[in-house]
Amino acid sequence: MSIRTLCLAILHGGDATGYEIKKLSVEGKYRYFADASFGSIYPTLARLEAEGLVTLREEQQAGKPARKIYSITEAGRQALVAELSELPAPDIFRSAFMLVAICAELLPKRVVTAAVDARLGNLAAEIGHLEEIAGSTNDPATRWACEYGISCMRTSATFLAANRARIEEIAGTSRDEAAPTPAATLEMDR
Amino acid sequence: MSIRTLCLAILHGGDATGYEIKKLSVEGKYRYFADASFGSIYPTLARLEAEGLVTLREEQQAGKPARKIYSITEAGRQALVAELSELPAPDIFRSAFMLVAICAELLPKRVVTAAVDARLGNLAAEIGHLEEIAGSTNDPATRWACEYGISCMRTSATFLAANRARIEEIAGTSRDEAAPTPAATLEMDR
DNA sequence: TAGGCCATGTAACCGGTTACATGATTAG
DNA sequence: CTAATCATGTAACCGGTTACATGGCCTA
Repeated sequence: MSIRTLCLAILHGGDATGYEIKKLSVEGKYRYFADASFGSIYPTLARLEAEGLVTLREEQQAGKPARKIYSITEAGRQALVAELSELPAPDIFRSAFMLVAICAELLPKRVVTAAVDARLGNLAAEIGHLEEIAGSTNDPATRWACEYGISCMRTSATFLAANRARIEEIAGTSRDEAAPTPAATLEMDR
Repeated sequence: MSIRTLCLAILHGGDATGYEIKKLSVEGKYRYFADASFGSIYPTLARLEAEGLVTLREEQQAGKPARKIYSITEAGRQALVAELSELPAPDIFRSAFMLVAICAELLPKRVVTAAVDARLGNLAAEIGHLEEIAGSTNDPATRWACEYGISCMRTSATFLAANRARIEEIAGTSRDEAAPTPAATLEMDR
């Protein structure tokens, strides 16, 4: 999912400045598509404007740079529809946690425990976040997407809570801790 | 998750050539971490070897380039543990499908239907794949990870099957296909 | 008074992909 | 006869991040 499509989709949801687009893509309901930085958003917006897919109006502000408020044009909406109409690329799930799990046998138990706790915390935060969005929107499509996400994450958290002992046990069984390998030996190279 | 860590993790699971590492990271149980191409794997392996984190032995073959079989060293294992011991970065979920769902109101029904079908197909394939891995491994950590994934994907597929009508309906209600798109309703809740 | 929020933008860098180059063997 | 599989590697490219530059206002 390119920053380009992301910007068009957000702008379809309503006018916004580059600054606001970044917030929405990092914190808001659009964060499941690509997280954008200023360094990618501002140039993209400029290009989109040059192509006539968005327009902007400026709002002067004392002291700060003028707010550039972007709106999607009809051509922009068409471009968005065209991009969304292609069969969506398969979803991507990248999990550092899963790698820890698969390599559990190699790790001390406390590392696995910390990873499980962190993941459980992330899931809880994410669920709370989605519930908040779902509760404050009128858009049925957004609510549908939130419910979908909540359903998946609840299952994930439930599985983790119910099965964490098993993976922690696998970590526990490795020759670890007790061995005289105190962190020092780890950082010798480089 | 860098290619570097991925290579180390795969090599911890057993010796492999660059070619095999690629297959494992695209098709095998390691595909949830990063998908690597030859252009990234071969240079990474060379660097790892220069740093002493892996060793290689060559196997001559008639006609083909010699197989370079890499093995992780004790230093490599330590580097891997060090990297895994840092609190894992939060999981990443990027869904083109979800963007289609959120923008459903903009799209003709058949596009949403096709997207749902494709996703359901992907989920079924993925579940089948994980079941196969789970059934053919002796490693309890791998089995645990597979069960986790299967549990999550089953929920996902179940939700989709049960709720697809709702999102397809939202698409259906839009002025679709040939209609000369009137100015969109200026509804912007976020 | 330090730090975070608002608000824009540029430039250097980098990790990774794509396309290329080579070529024998096997399956359809 | 074609396409895929095996098997290595390089070079150009590119999308995106990080760090930088600027600066006023508000809160702890």
